[in-house]
Parts: sequence; C-alpha cells; structure tokens
Amino acid sequence: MTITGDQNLIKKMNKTIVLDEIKKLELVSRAAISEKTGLNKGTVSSLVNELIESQFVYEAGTGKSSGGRKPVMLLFNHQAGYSIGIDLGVNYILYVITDLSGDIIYEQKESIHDHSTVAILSTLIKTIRELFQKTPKSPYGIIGIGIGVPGIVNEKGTILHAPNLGWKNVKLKQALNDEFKVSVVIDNEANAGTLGENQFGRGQNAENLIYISAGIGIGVGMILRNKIYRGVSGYAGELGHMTIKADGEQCRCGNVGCWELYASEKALLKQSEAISHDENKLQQYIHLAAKGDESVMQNFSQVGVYLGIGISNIINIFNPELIIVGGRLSTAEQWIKDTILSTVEQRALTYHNQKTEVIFSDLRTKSTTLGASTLAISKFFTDHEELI
Amino acid sequence: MTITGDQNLIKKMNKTIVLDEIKKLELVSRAAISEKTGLNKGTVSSLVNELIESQFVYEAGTGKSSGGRKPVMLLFNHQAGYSIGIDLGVNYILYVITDLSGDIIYEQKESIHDHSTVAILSTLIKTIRELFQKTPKSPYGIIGIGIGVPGIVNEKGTILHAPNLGWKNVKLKQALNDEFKVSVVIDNEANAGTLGENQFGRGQNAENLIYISAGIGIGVGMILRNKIYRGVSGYAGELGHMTIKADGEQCRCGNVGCWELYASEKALLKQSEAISHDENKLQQYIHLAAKGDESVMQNFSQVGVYLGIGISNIINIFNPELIIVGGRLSTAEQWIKDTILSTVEQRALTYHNQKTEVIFSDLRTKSTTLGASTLAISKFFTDHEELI
DNA sequence: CCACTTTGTCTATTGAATAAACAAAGTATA
DNA sequence: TATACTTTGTTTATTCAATAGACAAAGTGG
Repeated sequence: MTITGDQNLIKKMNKTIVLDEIKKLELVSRAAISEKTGLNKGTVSSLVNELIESQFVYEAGTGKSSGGRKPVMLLFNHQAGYSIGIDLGVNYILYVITDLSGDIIYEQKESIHDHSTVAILSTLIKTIRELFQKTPKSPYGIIGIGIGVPGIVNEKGTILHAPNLGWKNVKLKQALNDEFKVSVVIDNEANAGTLGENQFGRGQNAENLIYISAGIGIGVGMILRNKIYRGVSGYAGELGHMTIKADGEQCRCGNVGCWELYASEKALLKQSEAISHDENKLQQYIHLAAKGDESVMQNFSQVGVYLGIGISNIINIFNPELIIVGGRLSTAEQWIKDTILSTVEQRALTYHNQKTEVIFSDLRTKSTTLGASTLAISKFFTDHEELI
Repeated sequence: MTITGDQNLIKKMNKTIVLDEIKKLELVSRAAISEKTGLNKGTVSSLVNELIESQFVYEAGTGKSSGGRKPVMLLFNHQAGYSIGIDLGVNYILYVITDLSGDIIYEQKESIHDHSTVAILSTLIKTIRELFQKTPKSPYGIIGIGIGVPGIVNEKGTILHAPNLGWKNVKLKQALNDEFKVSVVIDNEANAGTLGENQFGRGQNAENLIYISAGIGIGVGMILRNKIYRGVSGYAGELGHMTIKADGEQCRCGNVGCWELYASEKALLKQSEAISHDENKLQQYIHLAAKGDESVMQNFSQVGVYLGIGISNIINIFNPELIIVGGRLSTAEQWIKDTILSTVEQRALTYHNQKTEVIFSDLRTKSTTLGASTLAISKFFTDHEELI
C-alpha cells in the first residue's frame, strides 16, 4: 500500500530531525534547534518534551547566556540502551558492546579452530550470554545484536554461502533468535564494515562511499546516496570476483581472472608458496618487509598495483567521494599505499579522480564490529517508531 | 536548510500520489484512487479538483456501474504540454517532440558532417526553432528541451569532454538558453538512454537497472533504488574504461585494457582493419554475417565474449534485476547474443545471476531521445510544484 | 531598579487530513 | 412504476500538528 502523507508522518519526521540534531551537536538548546532546522520553537519544545519522556534525551544543565535567559542544554542519552556487534571472521570472532551512539564499552576477541556450524554456534551463544551479563542496566537494555559474516546473506538472515568458512545455508539469525529474544541482524562483513566507516570512521561526511574489505578475499560495501546499496537479492558488492585479467587464472568461483586472485592476502601468500591461512603470516610478511626483504617488498608492490587497478575501476564506475581500504591487508598500508596511488593516477579517468579520495581505514579491523552494532541500533529505531 | 514536515508537504505529497495513479491507470475514478492509495475519498475529490483546475487531469466520461452510481472516469492530460528530446550522436542528431507522457508526436533525424561547435550549434538552433513551429497549441506549450550527449557533462550543462566529437568545455545549455526561454537539460547519452528504458522500455518495473549503450564506445547508465546514480561529480558510469585486461592494449584515456577496446564497434572495426567511423560499416558487417562470412561471424562472437565478461562484472558488482543492452551495437543482437549469455553463464556468480535478466533494448536507438525528453518533463514538474 | 534581550511555555489560529452525513445516480425487484 | 439498496461523489464537522505571537522566566548592563 502507498505511503500517503498525514499528520502522524509529519510529526515522526520532525521528531527524527530534532533527535538527529541533538545526537549530532552534543549539547544544544531548544532555541538553537529551532534556528538550525527552521521548525517553530513551540514545535521544538513540544517534540523535545516527548523525547525526554521516552528517555532518549535529557537536560544536562545550562549554557552560556548571550544577553538574555540562559539556555537549557540537551543531550542524547547514549546509555538509554546498548547493542552487541559481532565480526565473525575466518579465524576469529570479535565482539563489542556499544551504547546507542556506537561508543564501545566492552570488547573481546576469540580465536576459531573449528569451523563447524555446531562449534561456532555454541561459542557464539555462550559468549553472547556473557555479554548480556556484562551490560550495564539501562532503560531499554540490549536493543539488538548485529553480526557481520564473510559470505552471502539473504534477507531472512540465512548465510547462503561462506566459502572461507565452508558454510552453506546456515540459518544463523533463526538459531540466535531461538536463544535471545532481541532483534538479530545478519549482514555481509563488507557491508557491515562500510556502515562502520560511515558512522564512526572517516566516511562520516561522504554521500557516496566505497569500502574495500581486503583480507583473504575482497569484499566491497557501497554507500550510494547516503544508503547502503544492496541490489535485487541483497548480494551486491562482490567486486572480489570482478574480472580484471580476462585471460588470467581460474578462480574457484568459476570465473577467470578475478580481482581477488591478484590483490588480496591470497595473492600475497601464493607468491611465497605458503598455503596456510594462518593469521600470523601477514604479520610475518610485514615484519620481513620492514627488515628490507626485497622479494617480500616486491610482492607487496605487485599487490598494490592490482589493488590500484581495481580501485581505478571503482573510480570510473562510481565516481565516489571516498574510497576506504580496510580489512586485514590494510595493516600493510606502508608497503602498498604508494603503488596503489600511483596506479590510480595512471589508470583512473582524470575528471573522475578529481573529487575522489583514497584512504586507509583508521578503524582497521574494528569497522565490521562497529558496523554490525549500528545495524542493530538502526533496526531498533526503525521498529520502534512509536518511541520517537 | 533541513526539509521539515508541514501541511504543505503533506498536500504536495498526496497530490503527486494521486496524479501518478491517474497517469498509471489510464481511466480511473475517484473512488478507485481512494481505494488504491488509502487516501480518504473526500481528500481525493478535493485534490483531483485542483488537478482539473491546473489542466493536468480531465473527466473523460462515465464508467460502468457495479450496482450503484456510475463513476466519473479521469484521464491524465497528455497534451497539457510538450517536450523536445534530442540525441546528439557522433554522426547524427535525432530529435523528437513528445507529449507529457513521452509519446512521440514527431521525429526527425539529421546527419552530421562537420563536428565543429559552431556548425552543430547552428543546426541545433535552426531545427529546434522548426520544432517549436511544429508543436501543437496546448496549455503549457513546450515545457523544456532535453539533450543526450556522448561525453562528460557537469551540473551546469557544460560538456567537459566529448572525445568522439572532439569537444572540450562546451557550454551547450547556456548557448541554447540564450536562444530559447525554456528549461534546457543536458545529460550524458547513456544516462538519458537509461531513463528512456526505465520510462518507456522494458525497464519500467526494475528498481535496479543497468543500461549499456554500446556503440563506438561503451557508456553505462545506472538506475539504483529507482533513481539514476551519478556520483559526486555526476560522472559515474564510465564502465567503457573499466579494466578487464590488466596487461592488454593501451587506451587513449590513459588506462590499459579498457572494456570498450574489446567489446564495442571500435573493437569490431579494428579487427577488420577499417578505421572509419562510418555509420554504414556496422550495417555492412551485419549484412556480411547474414551471408555467412565466417571471419565476420567470428569477430562478432569475440565481441560477444567480451561484452559477456563486462556484463558478468556488472552482475557481480550491482546484483541488478535487469541489464539492457542498447546503442548501435544492439542492432547486431543476432550475432552477439548467444556468446554474451553463455559467457555470463560461465563467469557471473551463480547466486547473483539468479534474479538478473539480460536483454536487448526494444527501443534500439530511440532510448536516448526519449530519455532526454523525460529529463525535461521531470524538471518541469519539479520546478513547478505550485501547479501540482 | 529598570530596560532590554534571550530562552522557553502557552494559547489561538490555520488548514489538510479523516469520519461520517448527505446527495446524486445507478440497479434490481416486487 | 415505485421502492429499497448500492456505489460514487460532495459537503460538513472534527482532529491535531504545525505556526504566529503573546506571555513568562531568567538573564545582562547601565
């Protein structure tokens, strides 16, 4: 059914505008909100009172007078609730508890040795129970759990395929909802990482942002016109399987010459004839490069060139404001950045490259957990429109 | 300034919903509109009366009674105004006059022999003057002119670069607005073609649609979440310069191994060592293939393989509902379709390919002119919110 | 102490929607 | 042919979220 306009819609819209302003400005008065938004000061006063009643906002003392009455300063109640964010990696699970603004109040990492569904599910449930215990009391409690996974996820929260975990058709959301009566959101780890960078990283002001999760494979998340772009089935962003060498190597996905064969950890480790996906391998390589190992430096350079080729494609295709390189490979920034940028300079179209910045993530391996937490927070506010 | 909700917004929103329903349903009653939209029948009655007053809607007789009073049937007034759509090609200019629904009431094609700015501007102005004369009288007259061009266009309507015309920094919009006091919209020809397919072609029900304009080069338009995606500077969609053969041939854009070197008319003609961009060359090739020329058929096949590689990339990246192949090369559908589809079958990810359809344009070379006309119509309605 | 300023609350008004009454114009049946 | 019922469209009373502006509270400066 079509969404039509009525007074209920208007009120909700304006209340959301007011709440977003309070979140953004970190101490703001009703008068200032009225000025910034154009809403009538009576309207702002009324809407703020309702937000105070639902405990999302509180009065935090008085501000400075500019000649008349001192304003009452408002703050977003970060601790009105908490969210759990989880990054399910190939060799590890990273957990965070955040408040409603995404600020981390607790984090924990576990290693994975057994990839079986039963083993991972068991450890997830155990640890989430512990996190529930660790979470401070608050008006809304734990409002949801968000999880980023390295694979294809459908809209029901089923992991259709995660090649690096060896998983197919795993109903992760349902399994967790059998245990925990809170909202559970499952998303691809690159999408979650993109949201993390968009909310907490250097991608906060970008309307069109591409996040590259470069690790064992390559996954990409796309914020287009301020929203994650997912495609018809929710599977968009598999640029790791974009052909960049039409007559190159066979990929296990069935294609030939896929980007991730040349521009990921897989490419790096293959060149050194190491097959193990051991997490420490990349660290060892970085250490060797730091000691001046020419062969390793050359390998890093080559990976940089191919990352640059794919990034140039992204610039020509999307014309984004910002491209953020994240994932485990971004810890090797020092050894790949220069060749990435010089390859982009050579290959990306001049006009397209003018307003595009390519940077490495500041959040490093935290993007995905933070993004996962944000997924749960967004869902909470969407599902509880009556609170706002 | 933030857009806040008020009663003015509500009314505009609902009136647009009512008008869209009348456009879509082609003879509809107030009662039916109320039922379909959920708006109160008094509201619908009131809004329809205002649309009748502004001459966008009229009462077109009575419908069948289903037991009570006969309904009064409403129609969108297609002839309330007209729009001019222009496709400025490398060797030709295609003009249409359409009504407000995009139905063509007149069309005309001219050949281009002199690419100079002065010559083309002169002929454009002369022909547009003639089109103004040819347009029937109507309440709103010619509401605007839309033009698709083969190059990079900025938001001011300046053609920054059109390599196949040999143009740089041509202020086309301003030049035409010096002559004609109507709204003029300039866009890239692939973007215009995408809109044409989205409004009038087989892309009408697609939320995520990729249109490939394959001719001398390759340009791509992207409808993502129901809207054209343009990127930060408006230059998105240059997939013709997406690297698919990292160590392949040098492109004049500065990159190496660009898709359009292998998958366009350019590739086809180069293989036969013909350099001319003569429009008839492709026709001759199609004719030779029809006569069984093995070499030509093999060349078409090769182009089909490379089109398939790029289309597989598009499927993996965007996960769209629909990919439409248009532009001049689509007239060779018979000789390239099978190899495109089999290459896609081999190379596109299985999950991603499930809900994606790849078709050839029914509008053929008309996509761009119709899309250009639609650009002008959209701008008219956006700029004249007070009429709706 | 007073005049002025700024912030916040309160009240009257506006108007676009809805609900429901009413009018107009059909059909079916006795 | 008259009547009862149905469907469509118009009109009226009501609701309520906004705005405009009056008023209150609480400052500053002379």
